[in-house]
Amino acid sequence: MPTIKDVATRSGVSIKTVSRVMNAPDTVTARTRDRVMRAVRDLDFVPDRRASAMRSGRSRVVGFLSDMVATTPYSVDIIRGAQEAMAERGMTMLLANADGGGFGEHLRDFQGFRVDGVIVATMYHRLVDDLPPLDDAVLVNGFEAALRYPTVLPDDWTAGYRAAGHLIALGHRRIAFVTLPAEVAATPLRLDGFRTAHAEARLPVDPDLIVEGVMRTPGQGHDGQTWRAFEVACALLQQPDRPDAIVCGNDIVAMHVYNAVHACGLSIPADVSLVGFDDNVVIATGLRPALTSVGLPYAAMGRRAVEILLMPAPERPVETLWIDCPLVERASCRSRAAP
Amino acid sequence: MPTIKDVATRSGVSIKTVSRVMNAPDTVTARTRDRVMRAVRDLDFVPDRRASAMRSGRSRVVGFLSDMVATTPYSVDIIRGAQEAMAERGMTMLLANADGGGFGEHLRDFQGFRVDGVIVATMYHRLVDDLPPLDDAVLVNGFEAALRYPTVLPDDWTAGYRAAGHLIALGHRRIAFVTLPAEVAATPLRLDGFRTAHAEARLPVDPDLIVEGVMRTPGQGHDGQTWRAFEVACALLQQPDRPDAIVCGNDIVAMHVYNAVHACGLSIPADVSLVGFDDNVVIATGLRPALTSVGLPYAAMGRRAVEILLMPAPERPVETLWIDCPLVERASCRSRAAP
DNA sequence: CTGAAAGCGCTAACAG
DNA sequence: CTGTTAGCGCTTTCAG
Repeated sequence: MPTIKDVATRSGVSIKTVSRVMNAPDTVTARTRDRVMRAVRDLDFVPDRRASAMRSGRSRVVGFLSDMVATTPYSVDIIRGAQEAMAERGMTMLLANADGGGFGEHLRDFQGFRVDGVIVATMYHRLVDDLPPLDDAVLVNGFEAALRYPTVLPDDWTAGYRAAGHLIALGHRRIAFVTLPAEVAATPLRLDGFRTAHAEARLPVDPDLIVEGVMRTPGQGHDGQTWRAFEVACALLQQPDRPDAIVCGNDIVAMHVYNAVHACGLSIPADVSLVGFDDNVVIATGLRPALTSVGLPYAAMGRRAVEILLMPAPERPVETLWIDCPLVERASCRSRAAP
Repeated sequence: MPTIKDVATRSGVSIKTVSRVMNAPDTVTARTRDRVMRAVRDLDFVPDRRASAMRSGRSRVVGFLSDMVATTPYSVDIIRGAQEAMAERGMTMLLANADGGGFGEHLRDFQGFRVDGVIVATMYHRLVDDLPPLDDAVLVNGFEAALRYPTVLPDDWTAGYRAAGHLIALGHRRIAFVTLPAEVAATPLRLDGFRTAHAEARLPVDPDLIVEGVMRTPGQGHDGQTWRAFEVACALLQQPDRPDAIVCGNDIVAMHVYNAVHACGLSIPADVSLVGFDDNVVIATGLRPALTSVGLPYAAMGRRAVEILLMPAPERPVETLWIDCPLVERASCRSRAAP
């Protein structure tokens, strides 16, 4: 692998001039620049970023640490979004995966590279409680109780408000909610938005219509989930005063609820309207009729995190940033005549 | 950030001794080692891997380049598998995403870090034709016509053979195949396995039963796909001599085929048995009845790629490695009495 | 606009 | 078992 020295020799200039051509081409005569660039191409010279980072004190690398979980694979879009934003800025991403907890080890690894900053992402909206103190970090989709770092979170309150509001506007009056586990931060937030939408419309919320569709089974890690959305939805649908709409904790829950609706001999949206969360395109459009869903803008969240991390410290926000979750209308809701 | 010098001063030894403690603890007296380690902890010293890499000539970093595509997010398991294998070996992953083609640019970036090797992964089994010459690379899920590098691929031939064989063993005689686009490398491979299974059982393959369920719409990038599995399956199911089983190009296709079966007033597996590919747990178990599917061992493929890349050159295989795709039985197939 | 010298933090090679 | 010296490839500082 050729070094800056080889390029200097070949183009008959000093190494500093080569360095200048690579980093600040404008400060060099066009003639010299061309000569140097030719040598660069001839030798296929790629500057050693370790050396330049070491000397200049700027790595142009950020560490991305996530708890990639097998069962929620769509949130990798956070990585994609972050990746894109970084590529645009000429930054490179170091990736580590802390599946079974234990952020610390990977964070030290990042430190070894003297990264310019760290992004810690969780694959679902949750509390993070095992983060060591960090120099420069942004959290995405996970948050600390202490809020030590800028944090990018989906606006699940508005998401829940929007899902219920949409259904209420369509004339629905008995709206059920098959939720994610209560431990998922999104759950109480969305529920609160859901309730507020009802309150504003002066509609009661029947507590019997709020049921958990997924249970966390402790001791089995993040993957330990028991899906009972099908059973729970069947029960909901078989009661005399059944709901005319169901909000589903995510698109997968919605998939189970579709099955339940069909198993009960009902149809969507004629008998029940359905709304999901995530706007997982594959599932939402794979379902029939296609599912109306409140999107989780993972890619946008990843981008935002990078933007914040790379801001000059003074103008960087310290608080939590709530990213809007847009409602994507498809065919699973229909308007009901007002009573 | 403290340097090796700070640690040396604090523990009253030379920097070389500190270096030894960090890299080859056994070559140092326990007493000295303890003293040094205490200083390391006190100062929270983390060795600069850029400096050590530069001097030692070994980066302990591998670049992972993928064409992460939004619509096929499950193959991120390749990244997880690779990530795990690397963590076990104390290696760090540099991640780049070449969404719209253009591997070159990212590969140069990797070179800048003097990575020990590069893994190029594609999100579906396909030909890769725009790879610049690389020093040390392993391909996963994508392959070159020239086969310049070791390549890890899913054994789609056996996968197709297995899907058909399973159905044939259950007594099915008219088996349809709703395939992925013909451009996806898996398609012809699986089809060939499918045909061989039929030939071995001395069963004819009705060409009318082989239909494409997804079309590539050129000019729209990797995402430009038109799903017509529903329509195509309906047509299949409505013909007089309808198939008694359907092999689906992947679990998403299967999702659409489920819809078609129901739309035609038929039921699974009473009227038709179904098999998918991918063994995407969320979809396969979200479907009702749960889908029998031939797994794509993405995580294992990622692991293998790392293992091969990190092998000492002499013993490293150069050819293509076909990873086995196990059939995961669920409830979507039933045995049919032999005629 | 260009060059020479110094040094970033670490390890290889060689002494002691 | 431990220390000294040199130098990895680059950028900074300071001269010219």
